[in-house]
Amino acid sequence: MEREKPIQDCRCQGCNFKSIPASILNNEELKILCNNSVHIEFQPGEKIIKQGSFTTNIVYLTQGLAKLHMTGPLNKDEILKIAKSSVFIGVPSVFADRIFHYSVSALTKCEACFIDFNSFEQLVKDNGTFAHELIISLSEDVIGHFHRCVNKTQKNKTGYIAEILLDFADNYFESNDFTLPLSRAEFGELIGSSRETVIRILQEFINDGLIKDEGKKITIIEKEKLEKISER
DNA sequence: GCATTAACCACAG
DNA sequence: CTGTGGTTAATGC
Repeated sequence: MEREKPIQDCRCQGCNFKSIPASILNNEELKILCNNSVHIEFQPGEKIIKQGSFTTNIVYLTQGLAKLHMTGPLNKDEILKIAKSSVFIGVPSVFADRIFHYSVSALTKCEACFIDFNSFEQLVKDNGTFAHELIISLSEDVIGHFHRCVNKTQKNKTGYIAEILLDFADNYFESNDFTLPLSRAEFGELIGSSRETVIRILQEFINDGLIKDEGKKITIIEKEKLEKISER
């Protein structure tokens, strides 16, 4: 027999990182979520999800940055996206065939909730508004992937690297001054290129005075010029 | 043809 | 892990 926690003890209810879909759940529904999930921490580099593994969990990233990466034909890793909390990760894999189609690794210290799929699915079936919000966030995600796909292949490497730097500044760190959470090799995997190309292009940007780079600390100096470059 | 872009390799710190 | 230089192949003008 499952022990019911009193509503005051519901961790999900007071969660400051509640997803937009979860924010519309009522207390009873949040209790279901709470009683069927666990919340755990990950160190940088730790794998949160392994490609190919079977799953009955919906994963929700409450803290940190993580990379979604897929191993392609012969051991070449490709970063599909950098996920920033708070987001669901791997939802399509669970709904489709319960096999994770890509890995997820922590780039910074991360925290994530693992939610039992059956309970989650029940909420989706029972609460149309919740389902609607979930569809919206999944749709935005798909559109983001399509845009990335086109930009990655059509822009030249210089343009795409500029775009990524601006993306970090505007959408991930909300500052022109940030610490890259990636090694040069990972940056290469993110743009579908080699680490050498990344090094050379970043060096060009530094020489042209567009950015400053101390180790992993990036400062964007000439944002307008970088924006111009990112269009090519 | 010649220039540009970027991958691959080797090697050094 | 990061940075450099040389070489090579593809593509564009």
